[in-house]
Amino acid sequence: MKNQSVSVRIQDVARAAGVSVSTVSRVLNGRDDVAAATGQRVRKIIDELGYSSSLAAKGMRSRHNHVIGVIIFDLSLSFCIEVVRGIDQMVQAQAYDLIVHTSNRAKHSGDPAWERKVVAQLNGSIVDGIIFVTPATINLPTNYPVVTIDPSDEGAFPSVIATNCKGAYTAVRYLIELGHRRVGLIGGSPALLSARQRRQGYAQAHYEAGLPILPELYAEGDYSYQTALIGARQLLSLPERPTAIMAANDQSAFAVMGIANQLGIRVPQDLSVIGFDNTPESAYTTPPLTTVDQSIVTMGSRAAELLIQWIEGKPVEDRLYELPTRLIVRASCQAWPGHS
Amino acid sequence: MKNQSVSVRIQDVARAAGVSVSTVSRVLNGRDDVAAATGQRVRKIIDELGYSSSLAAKGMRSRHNHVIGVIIFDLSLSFCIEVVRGIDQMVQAQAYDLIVHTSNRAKHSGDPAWERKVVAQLNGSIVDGIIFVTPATINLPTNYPVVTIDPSDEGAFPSVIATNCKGAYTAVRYLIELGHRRVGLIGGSPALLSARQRRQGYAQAHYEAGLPILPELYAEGDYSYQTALIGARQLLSLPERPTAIMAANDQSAFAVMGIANQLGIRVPQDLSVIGFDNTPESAYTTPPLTTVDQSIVTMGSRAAELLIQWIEGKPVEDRLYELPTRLIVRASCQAWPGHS
DNA sequence: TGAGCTTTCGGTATCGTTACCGATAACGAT
DNA sequence: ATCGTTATCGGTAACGATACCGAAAGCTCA
Repeated sequence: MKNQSVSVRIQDVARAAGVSVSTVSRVLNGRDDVAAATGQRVRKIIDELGYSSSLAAKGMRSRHNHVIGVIIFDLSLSFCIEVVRGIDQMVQAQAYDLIVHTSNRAKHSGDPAWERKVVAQLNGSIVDGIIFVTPATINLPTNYPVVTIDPSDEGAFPSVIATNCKGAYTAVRYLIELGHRRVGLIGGSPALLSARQRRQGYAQAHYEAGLPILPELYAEGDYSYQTALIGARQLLSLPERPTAIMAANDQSAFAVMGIANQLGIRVPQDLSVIGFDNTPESAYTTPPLTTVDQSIVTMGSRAAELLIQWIEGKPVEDRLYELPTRLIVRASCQAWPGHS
Repeated sequence: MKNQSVSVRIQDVARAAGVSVSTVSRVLNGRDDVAAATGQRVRKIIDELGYSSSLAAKGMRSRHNHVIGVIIFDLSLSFCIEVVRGIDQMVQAQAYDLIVHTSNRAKHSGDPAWERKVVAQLNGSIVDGIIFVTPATINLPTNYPVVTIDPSDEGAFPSVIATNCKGAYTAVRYLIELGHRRVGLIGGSPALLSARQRRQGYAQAHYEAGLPILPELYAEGDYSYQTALIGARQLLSLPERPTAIMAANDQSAFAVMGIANQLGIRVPQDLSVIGFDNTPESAYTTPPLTTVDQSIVTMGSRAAELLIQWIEGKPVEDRLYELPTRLIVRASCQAWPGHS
């Protein structure tokens, strides 16, 4: 009664099968130096006992668990969720397992080395590589397999990002071509490269069309619905309100449509709204949202693909891997008949 | 150059601080038998090196990591995401860390012992307890801290679930009181207790009102948008179509509204739609969705709370922990003027 | 028949950490 | 001055798995 561990250990399997732990280990890892009959017997016991080797012990010794880790800071952003979904797809396809780690925000707040600590916690022992989905400057030794998504800066790691500038540019040009001259922008947090790029695209379209950029038409957000509500109310309460609003992401666009609805402003007749992301919901709002597709899921898959490549020894360049964006025209924008 | 481990080990900290690994371990775990000066010195080194102890090694020895695990099968269901969000909240509040594990579906398919295997992988060594968010019969030794959410059956574990039957009953009675006599149902997978309970509530409301239950008004779904599209099209293409549809979850209700829109059926004038979940999006569809609130986030928090209780030695009963539901009346339902 | 090779397996060291035991020094009390 | 007590630390053995080495048995071939 000394050993009342709830889980079965390799030792128990070995005893039950009448072989050594080494042999069980060999069976587990599919080595070919096991007699067929022995292998079968061991496998049968494994199934009967519902045994599976402990990730921790296995990883500590072998440093290869076929598991990749995802560090995520904010589970409430649907962007993050979609990314994880994409990662999951690739991971499943490549027969890896996935571990998503939400680190204690309070515990790490203000710690400049938190990324290194998180990596140390999971490194080698549990996961073979890590994808960061978090708006933070990553500060790490560069020789450990790490890929970032939608980073805060162009850094020393492979990063997956969309062609944000171009996407926003296309969207705003589309609005301008529809005749809009007062185009509002609800931006994302400037801490994120993607938000800065999208604002740049907005500016570039204005610049090319010879239109001024009006500071009162900009509201800073953070890609969240809540914050965008505030920005939307602000822009739509302006004495001379914008005829179109480009939201930095779909979530923000939904907020704009919600506020417009509240204020009795009709979309698209009185206000054109354009989003960014092409989240699944965007097709089913009323009216369906015109938006810039950046296939977030693909970003996740791509990141996972790069990481697995790296893990398996193939070289991966430290640079921005850009994924294309494209304008999805639905029904939330309309030509502006005014002084065009 | 023999030891080119990327991460710092406790040994490195010990050497740098001029103490033994035991002492560093004591500092790490906040023991009081360390001199103040030594503690400070060690802590400084730890910060400088960005050291954090490996979850795997630590857990293997001490069997208490302050980490809880969540096993999730399908990341594409927003229900699951919301649950995880709730778990995360509680976990953060109690200063635990969270690990979400998506196990390889292909690898486990058809394995009757997969839950035991997953637990074995994570058990003790990495996490202190596990929350299952997966529609599966859980088959486990009962002495390991496990809580399930929205289980397939009332089993031998603490499980968190909503008052589904009552919620669905209330919703359908509301429709009947509005004058509807042909109420369609897009159900969830019968493998889930919640889906069976909701269908039961639907039946009960009909029974109490003396209305027959028409088999052609039932379409089986699985809580997913995609599948619900099929069911919705089926119900709305009926020669004598329902005047109201109760969807087993919001996601399915969105599908109904989408199809109705496609077919030129106006909601709520021509068709009342009611959902279940009260997901954030449901308030912002057009029209805003009338639905049954089951505060999924709270379900997650409650599950985490129970699990942590269990882990910390307080007793937790093996039973269904029911969370209340309530009808949220918005604008997707209307009185049916017909032969009432 | 024996040398040499292959197949199959067991024993031992080890991964990074904590638990446990015991050693040392400092200090107060008698 | 001696002893007991306390504060502080180091050494060693695990945790559960895999890597590596080498042993035993079976086979081939001269």
